[in-house]
This record gives sequence, C-alpha cells and structure tokens, in this order.
Amino acid sequence: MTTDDATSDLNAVIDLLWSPAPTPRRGPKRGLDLPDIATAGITIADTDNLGAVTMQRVAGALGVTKMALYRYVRGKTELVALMTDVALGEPVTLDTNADWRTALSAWAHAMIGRFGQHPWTQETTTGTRAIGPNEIGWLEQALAALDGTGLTGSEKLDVAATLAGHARAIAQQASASVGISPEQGLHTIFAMVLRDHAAQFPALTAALDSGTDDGRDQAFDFGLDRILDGIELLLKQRR
Amino acid sequence: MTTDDATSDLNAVIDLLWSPAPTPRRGPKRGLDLPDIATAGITIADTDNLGAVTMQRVAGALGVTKMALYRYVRGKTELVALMTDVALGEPVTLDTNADWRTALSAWAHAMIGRFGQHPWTQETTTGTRAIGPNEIGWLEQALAALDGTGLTGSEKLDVAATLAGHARAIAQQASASVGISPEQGLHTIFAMVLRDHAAQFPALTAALDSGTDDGRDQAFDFGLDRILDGIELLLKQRR
DNA sequence: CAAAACTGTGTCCGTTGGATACCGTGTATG
DNA sequence: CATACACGGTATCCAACGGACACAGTTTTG
Repeated sequence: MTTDDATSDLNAVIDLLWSPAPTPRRGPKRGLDLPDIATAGITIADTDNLGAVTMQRVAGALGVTKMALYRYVRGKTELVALMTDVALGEPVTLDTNADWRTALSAWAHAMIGRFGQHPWTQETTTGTRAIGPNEIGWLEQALAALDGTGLTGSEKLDVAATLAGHARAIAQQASASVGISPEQGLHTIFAMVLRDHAAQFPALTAALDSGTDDGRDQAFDFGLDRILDGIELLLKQRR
Repeated sequence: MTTDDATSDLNAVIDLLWSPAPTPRRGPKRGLDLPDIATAGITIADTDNLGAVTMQRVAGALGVTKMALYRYVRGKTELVALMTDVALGEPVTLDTNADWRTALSAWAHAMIGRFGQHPWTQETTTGTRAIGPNEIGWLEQALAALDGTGLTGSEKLDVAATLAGHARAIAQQASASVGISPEQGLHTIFAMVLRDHAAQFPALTAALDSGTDDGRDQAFDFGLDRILDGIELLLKQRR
C-alpha cells in the first residue's frame, strides 16, 4: 500500500465515520445498516479476539454473503474503524458542577471501563488511523473538565493524553491474560519467566514477592491519584 | 486458534526468547542465526510498517527461501516476538548514584526514544504476548531506581506501569502521522475533522486554537513532570 | 412500462501463513 | 574409514484471507 493509497483510505474512513452517505432513494431496500454491521463485528471481537473478525464471519453473523458488506464498507480498514468508534461509545456526560479533579477521575474510570469491555480497541486505536466522533467526544469531555483551571490549550491536551495513556496502559495489563488463565494478569507470565531467571531481576522478584498483588483497580487508582496530585500541585504553584 | 493452541504458542515463544535451543551438533552448518533474522525483520518494519513484514520478505532479505525461516522460528508470532525484544534492546543502565527522580526521568526518556525508533513495537507490545528478557529488563531498571523510596512492591510496579504507559501514549501520537504528513501529528487529523464539526467540540477547538502546538517532546515532559511530582508528593507525605 | 439505480450473489485472483516430502550435507559412532 | 543418523534448505501444496468484477434480481423514477 503506497502512501497515496493510505491517505485516500484514511479520507474514506473519515467520511464514513463523520459524514455517513445518504441512504439511496432508488433500488432495493438495504438489508443491513452500519450499526448492525458494527455490532456484529464487535460481538465477534469481544468473544474471539480481533483476529477472528473476518469479512466472511461478520457477514455470516448477519446472514449475508461476504461481498454484501462491501456495499456498506469500503474494506476491512473501514469496518474496524467503524467497530472501534461504536465500541468506544458515546462519552460519559460529566457533572458540570463538579470540580475538575472529580470530573477527570470519573472520566478516567469510565474510560478504563470501556477499554475493559472491548480489549481489542487497544489494538485498533494505536498507530495511524482515522478518529471517529466518539473517540473525539471523549477527548472533548476531558478538555471541558479542565475549563477554568488556567491551563493553556496545549497543557490541557497533554493532561488528557496522560490520563488516557494511563487508562490504556492499565487496561492492557488486565487484558494480557487471555489465553493463559482467565483471571490472572501479567503476573502469571512474570512468574513463568522468573521461576528460572529470578537472580537476573532482583528488583522485580522482590516487588512481586513483597506484599499482595493489589489488582488492576488498585493499580489504576494509584497511578491516577499520582497524576491528579501532580496536576493539582501545578495549579497551586501557579496561583 | 483455540485457547490451548494459544497457550502452547506462548510457551514456545517464551522458550525461544529465554532459553534458546542449543546449536545442533550434527548436520549442515546453519546459514542464519536469530539476531540476523530479527534484524532483517526490524529493518522491514521500520521502513514499511509492521504489515510489510511477511515470512517471504524477511526470507528474501536474508537470501533464503521462506520455509527456511521455520527452522529457526516456529511461526510468525515467534518472529514478531523476537523482533520486538531485539528492537527494544538492552535497557539503559541507570546511574546508581542518582536519586530516584533523576533516574526515572532518564529511564522514561530512554523508553520513549526506543518507541520512537521502532514505532511498530507499540502494536506488538499490546494484548496477549510473551515478554522477552529485554522488556523485563527495562521493568527491572525502573523498579531498581525506586529502591529506598519506601514504596511497597505493588506501588513500585504501579509507578513503572504508569511511566511506561505515558511514554507509550505520547510515542503513539508522534507515530500517528504516517501516511498523512511526515512531520505533523494527530493535529492534522483533528484539523481535517474539526473543519466541519468545530461547533460540536468547542473545548477541543479552543485548545487547538489557543497557543502554539508545543510538540511531542514538550507533551511528554509535561506529563512526566506531573507524574513525578505526584510521586514525590506521596513520598513527602509519608515521611 | 421501460430505463436507471441499487442490492446481494457467485466466481475468480493474488497473497498470506503454514504443512509436508524431499534431497543434499555434515557429524558421530561402529 | 564407512555407514547411519541428524539436520538445513528447497520445492510444492493447501486453506483462509481481502478484494475485484460481472451478473441477476428488485425498486424507484420518468
């Protein structure tokens, strides 16, 4: 795929997500619609991982031939982009009366919740891609929560990126257990590896041995509190 | 791929990365070795994205048939895992005299540097996967830097996860521009989209309009400083 | 009623990851 | 030193994938 192809692909995806083509007036009625297709794909991805999402399988789930999907979607890239934006869903509506810290905390918790429900969105929201209305909507909410803090526009964007990155990082660890053991996380892999190489990684071994594994929620809250503390400190220093 | 297959796959990958099979004593001499193969794949991925890495192309770069690779690597999963661990490279050696904050800052900067050199490692280090010695080595360094801070083992792990997540999040934004414009980042896509939908996202529009885009380095440092400030605050409160 | 526009199907193709059988090459053992 | 065994690379084959294209059926518009 050349750069030009990639660019036109990107534009096509953006059009699909942002300016859905008007329903044609002539011809047979459409048997499907975009939400249906997206939902079918999401169900498959949630159940059997993103790799199981093929045109054939999505079409089969909809009781239709593979090629029928291409009437609605230009290719698999578009299908995945569509699935992603639908899976992320509409952003939470934040309490406009709450202070920025409460609002951002709620936002971050909602975000890791979405990532947890659809772990494969981690893969589809990295690298080059088109961004859909919902994904931008989430960003908008975080920025709105920072209104009145006195932060610059760039700083607000940086705060949002930091928080979103944190949610992603922790959600990823929670989803890294698939195929190993349904409940346990990265620690299982660590244990497998460190059983034979503990001496090489003393600090890691000590960290894993000491204390109880506090679980993903605790890990998320710990990092979140540090980040928010850091922001709060900055705001205080400026005042 | 069933769960059992995935599990055995994972074990095979772990064996490859951690306990390389001893060189056979009989038979013809091997024409390749694992570092060569990994380097060939990395070069392709760096140049033409991860999607361009196929068995055929890697083999071709090594002057060998596709199937020859399977004598060294069980499948593409293993190849990618190998590429990933080699691309991450040996972790930086931190100044043992430096305080935790200086050390962690250097660590985080080194990490985003690696991600920047090989953007595709973002994709290969998400989701279920085997973790190689280098990847764990990086984690070990971060934990070692936190020695003497009084943090619990779980807290140290959480700190490392938060910092690594931050580096990844920012590096991802920097690499999201491929195929659009070599220099500009996510802002290009934002601009494309917001040109027609600015009213729907006032906070984002304002944030993008106000002030200059401070670039990726600034974004990274801003978030990093907030996180480190938050950690420092916690340590002070405990003392 | 006919033409135009549209949908879904069937068929075909290039590329991918991977399995298997084969032959040549090299080492260890009698 | 000869022979058996083990190993590396090649060639061939296959299923599954994303996608192109032509065709038949259906609905609206003139």
